[in-house]
Amino acid sequence: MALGTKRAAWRSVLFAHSALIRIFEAELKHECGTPLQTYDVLIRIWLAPGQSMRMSELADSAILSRSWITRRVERLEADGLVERTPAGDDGRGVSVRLSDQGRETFGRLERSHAKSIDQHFSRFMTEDEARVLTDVLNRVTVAANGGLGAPAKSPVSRA
Amino acid sequence: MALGTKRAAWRSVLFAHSALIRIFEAELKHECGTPLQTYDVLIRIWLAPGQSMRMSELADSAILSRSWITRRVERLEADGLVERTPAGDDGRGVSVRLSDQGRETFGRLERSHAKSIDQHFSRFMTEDEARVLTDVLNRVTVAANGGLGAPAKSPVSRA
DNA sequence: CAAGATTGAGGAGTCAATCTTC
DNA sequence: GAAGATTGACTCCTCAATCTTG
Repeated sequence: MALGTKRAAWRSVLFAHSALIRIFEAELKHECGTPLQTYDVLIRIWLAPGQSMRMSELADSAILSRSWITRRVERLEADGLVERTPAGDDGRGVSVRLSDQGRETFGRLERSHAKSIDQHFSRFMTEDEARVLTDVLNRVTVAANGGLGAPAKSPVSRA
Repeated sequence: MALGTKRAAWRSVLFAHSALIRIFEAELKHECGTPLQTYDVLIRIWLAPGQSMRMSELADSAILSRSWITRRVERLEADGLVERTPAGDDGRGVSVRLSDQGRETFGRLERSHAKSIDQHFSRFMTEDEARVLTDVLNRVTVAANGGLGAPAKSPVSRA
């Protein structure tokens, strides 16, 4: 079966994503004893202005359900990596920020994960190729989400 | 924080994958009432020589656990999409192949999903760009797995 | 009553142990 | 005793309902 150049490109995204996530997960767990998900949440908070985010922002940026983020943050708080401050200007909102330990942990995770990315991803492309990947995939993502970090409430236009 | 060109490329893979999977999942469910996972398993069997696979081959190609594939195939069999023939040349093995209904269902899923890919992915790149994506990502995947469809038993070299 | 967040029930996936056949 | 496959116990995630505040 011939799938066509572009269809093949999508399959290569699928395969590369799957293979790399497995490796990154295993390496992070091996070196730091931490699942990739933890890193994923921490880096989102770390990148946020003031290193603080509302639960809903966090959920939206992770493109995952609200309830998921509640449970995950609960766990991170129990591990002492983040703090939930029940306040903000809005009495309903809950802000999450990194604790001192969380910042320190994030540093270790970041170093380990950056090394993994270099070793299993970056090595295999030129700067130009990397730019093509970024350009094309960002185009796709923007069209899909109506913006990079901000997925539409309803991901499917006609659903 | 500046992450570097290649690191940015990896993040764009992450975002595009996440956004597209969501959309493809929603569209397939909307048009055919079927989750993407079902399509994923069916296409693997459909692409296999003789449109038949061993459970373990299926698990390896999906890069997922053996127990997962057992449960999933159970469900597909209950839905009448595949048949499990307890035989083969090896008495321990179990072969899975598409039923007539499975082939018919796969046809519908394939048409719907191909349309989704065109609409949300292929449109946004030139043939040349698609080739760059495929080349780079296949390089990465081959290095990660030691081959395209055949992940190593132990995904992390030093684990 | 709309938005932010949480909770409970249920489905889906993983790990380790088991059973069967080579 | 090793490989193929399955099962059981457990964790993780999602959906829908709920609680709370604007």
